[in-house]
Amino acid sequence: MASDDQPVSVFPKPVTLRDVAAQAGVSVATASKALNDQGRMTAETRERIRETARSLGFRPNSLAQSLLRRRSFTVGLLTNDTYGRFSLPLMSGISDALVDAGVSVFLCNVEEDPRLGQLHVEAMLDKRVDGIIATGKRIDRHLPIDLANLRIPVIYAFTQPDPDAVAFVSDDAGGARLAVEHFCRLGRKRIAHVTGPASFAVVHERAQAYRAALIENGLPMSEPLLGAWSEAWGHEAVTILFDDGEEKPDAVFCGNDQIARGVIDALRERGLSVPGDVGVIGFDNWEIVAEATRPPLTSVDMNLTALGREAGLTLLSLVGGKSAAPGIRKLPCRLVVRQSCGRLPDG
Amino acid sequence: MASDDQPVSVFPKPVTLRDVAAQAGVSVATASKALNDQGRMTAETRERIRETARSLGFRPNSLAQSLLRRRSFTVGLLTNDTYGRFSLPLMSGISDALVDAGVSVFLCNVEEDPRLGQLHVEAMLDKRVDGIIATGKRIDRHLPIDLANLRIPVIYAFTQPDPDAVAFVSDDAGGARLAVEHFCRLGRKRIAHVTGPASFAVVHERAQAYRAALIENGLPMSEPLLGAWSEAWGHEAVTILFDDGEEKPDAVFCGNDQIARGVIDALRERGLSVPGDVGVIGFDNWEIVAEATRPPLTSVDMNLTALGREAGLTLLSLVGGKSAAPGIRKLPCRLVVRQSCGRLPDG
DNA sequence: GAGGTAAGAGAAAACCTTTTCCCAACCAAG
DNA sequence: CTTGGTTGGGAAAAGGTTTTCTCTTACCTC
Repeated sequence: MASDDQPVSVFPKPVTLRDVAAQAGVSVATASKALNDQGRMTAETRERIRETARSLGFRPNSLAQSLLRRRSFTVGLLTNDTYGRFSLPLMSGISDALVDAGVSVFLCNVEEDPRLGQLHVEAMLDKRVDGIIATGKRIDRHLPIDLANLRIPVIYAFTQPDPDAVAFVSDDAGGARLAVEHFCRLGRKRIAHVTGPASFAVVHERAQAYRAALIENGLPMSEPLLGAWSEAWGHEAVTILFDDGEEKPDAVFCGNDQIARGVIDALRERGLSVPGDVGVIGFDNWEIVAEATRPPLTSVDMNLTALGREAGLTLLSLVGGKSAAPGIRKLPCRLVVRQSCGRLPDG
Repeated sequence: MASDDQPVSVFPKPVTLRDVAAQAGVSVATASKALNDQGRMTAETRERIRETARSLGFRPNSLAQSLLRRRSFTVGLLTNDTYGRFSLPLMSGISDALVDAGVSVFLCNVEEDPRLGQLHVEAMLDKRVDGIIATGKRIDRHLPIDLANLRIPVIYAFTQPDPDAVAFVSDDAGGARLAVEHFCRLGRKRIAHVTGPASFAVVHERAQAYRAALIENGLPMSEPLLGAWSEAWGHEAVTILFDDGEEKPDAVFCGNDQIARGVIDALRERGLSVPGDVGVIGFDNWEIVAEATRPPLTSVDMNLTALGREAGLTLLSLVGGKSAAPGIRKLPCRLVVRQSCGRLPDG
């Protein structure tokens, strides 16, 4: 081998504005102005420069532009949701809102590790991201990093913010109400609620709304059953609900789709028909689960993609120098109707 | 309101090297050298500058560094796996491999949309990413973009590359063999295989390895059952396997965890015990499914995080100017043993 | 004390683009 | 012929950092 301490790159140097200018026989200043529709020059000069740029495949170096404009057209998405069940739909909405503005998204999973979080945040700050969106896998937990006083705009999505931050979360109470009211419209009378552990804020929020909706609709009260976010708990809850002597429910509103799946399976094993004897509604609308239950599961969708889009747009306007009122904005959920509730009495 | 056409930013200007130099009473050149352990100066000068930088909270502007070094310390991850089932573990490995080198990752979901793909790729190219990793939701499909001749290194992970690209994929044949051999060790004799549709390359690859492993171990041949990647198909396949007159299987190797779940549920409904009467192994080790089956599912894990780490490290060395032999590298799977197979005869 | 060397530090170029300011040339009017 | 205005285009600074080169001192040796 010849001198291999000087690695020969197979990748050609990108063409710069200087190359374009030289080729077109003008100065870089003129070339820049031609391409950006700035300054004054004859139409033919402008077109000649443009044509040269096109033929050379010139693309402006974003780094140089960013340095000058003090904007990197880059934002960071911080999460600790390893499986992406919540953060990916969010990411999809964010990306959707930003891609047309030419903004790319750094995704950083910080797990629960403050050191990792620090590392990622510093890397992003050094790269001069225009802003940061923080998310997580549950609303009532902070990421293991402090994002206040960061010199750049920060938006929280689907996670609890510092008191006077800008945040977007789903309206879980509204979602619960949606479920109960759907059952009401279908004529269900005894609606049970099986949900997750008491340590989750959303459990209480939804349970509260569930109770309120029962009262409003003049339905008999029934205490929510708190347990785990698992199929197993759904199973167990059915035993509790249907084994004791009281009147049996004809509808179960579940805190997530996995619980709902457990409930549906347990009901079938007891010979109860869904939706014939009992209607079931889940929460999260996690399609992979909701579509695999038999029958397919009606579920409350938190509209995370829309939430992400809102967060992205708001961050964009914040970056643009506008201000946004601090506080929590709750975005409505929607009910995705499948076959686990039956249909309206009159078509 | 005062003049609000001049938005007053609440975000202070970052401190620059120039600020540090001024404060320390030296030139920017000296300041730079002090902080980078370059050049010659008295230890006390160096320390004084460092101390100044620390106290001012100086962090070098990555954009300026990147411009100069022609490296952005940034890579792109391109995917069309909306739910992130495969791309997120991959991402996690990639990020893990790169974060210590100070490299951040742009995540771009291009769906199946060539226009979107083009948009994202151009945005990343303009931002001078050091390299790109392409992935997807199935190995035998391209992303809807051409990444050849891109002026930067490209690595494929868990997706089919252009012929002479660098790629990492899981060793699906090895994974299938792992499953069959585990059944063998447990003394299972009649091993069935229920898998996905014929349109997937991995279906054939695994089926092939399954047949070969049966022969090697002197077990009776049995044709793989091809269907869908769904629980419903798992259910249906059990009917096919156990309803006809032939000898019944005592083990089922499934093409993914959802099929396995369908199989397990169907077996239970028939009164067959898992693992007592029939052992079941899944594929993907998708924990959310594998741990919810009753009993919990033994499953083949494709080690996607490790795969991502390899891909990340290789990209890093490619970016560093080293070359990598083109071709496909297959990384081994591993078997995650839970309770759906029973235990070895002698402890 | 002369000549040489090494140390310490700064000036300037480079990376690439944008933008402000300026200059030269041309034209028309007085 | 002068004045004033317009038009086409370039020079230069800015953005923040790194690196090479150069310069000035101080020290050492003979």
